[in-house]
Amino acid sequence: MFIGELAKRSGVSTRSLRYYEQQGLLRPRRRASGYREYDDSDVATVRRVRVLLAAGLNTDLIREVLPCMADEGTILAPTCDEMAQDLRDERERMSRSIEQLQAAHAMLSSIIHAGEALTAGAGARAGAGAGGKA
Amino acid sequence: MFIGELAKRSGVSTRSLRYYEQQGLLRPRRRASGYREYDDSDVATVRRVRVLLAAGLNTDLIREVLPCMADEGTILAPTCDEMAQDLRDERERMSRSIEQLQAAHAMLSSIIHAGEALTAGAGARAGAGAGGKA
DNA sequence: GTTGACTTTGACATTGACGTCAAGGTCTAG
DNA sequence: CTAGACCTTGACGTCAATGTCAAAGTCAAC
Repeated sequence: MFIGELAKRSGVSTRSLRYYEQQGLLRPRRRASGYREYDDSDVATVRRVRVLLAAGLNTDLIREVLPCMADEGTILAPTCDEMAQDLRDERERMSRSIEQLQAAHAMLSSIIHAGEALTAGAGARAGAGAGGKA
Repeated sequence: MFIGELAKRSGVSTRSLRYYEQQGLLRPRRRASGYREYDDSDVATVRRVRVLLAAGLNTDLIREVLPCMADEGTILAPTCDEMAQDLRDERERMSRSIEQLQAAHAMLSSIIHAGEALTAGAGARAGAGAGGKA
């Protein structure tokens, strides 16, 4: 498939797909015309890239770990020890990020809940659902 | 205290503290000389800002929610309905972020574990701890 | 009052993952 | 073979929080 179809299938802009290639995350074949040609497995690859990017990994590290996730469920070992350490570091960073997010989530929940309590008292239109007077 | 001390106490650069003020997150008094003067509660405020920034909120929204977190544990209701909706949206976004992070965390764990299994078999020097042959 | 650390404003630089525009070549249905 | 949708590279713009540098004023200790 061409880049436009991959964009639709993966939900990622063509600009991003070209950027991923530039960063070495994708290696599409090329037609004589220069057109990029992708195959079905690239859809999954792009999805993995998105997950890792969303998790805060940079493209350098993603480029290294992608080969370890060849197929669905197939996991390979890191290709070198240095990378293994990077992965552990990154995983640790993620754990902290999750904690931070949960802390922030709790903050917002407190405020939102305070607001809902007010709204429930005044307008009685808020779908408070679960959660009494925490 | 002056900006340098707040920077030390909060672990945030003076550059950032000035930026936070510019964004309306801090409102230090000013001496006749122009020097910013902060008080102890600002240390906690800066910490809250860091948590929310780390969670992906932008300074615009943080500026709005900060007044809802006056003291330690004191939570006030949102100051307007529109903001309440923004908070819910943001909280939802956070939930998704947490899920993404957990997914990525699982990915890395799989790879790391595959590597540790190899290392344990070859060199038997990895402190594998818990986890046999999942 | 002098020194040296600290502060002020202002402005430009950086980072990373993109958006966007331009000028041109390619594909394919009809 | 032509229209029009799609693709190419290249370059510059963006956003958000910070780094960094410069020139100048301030504080506090001695």
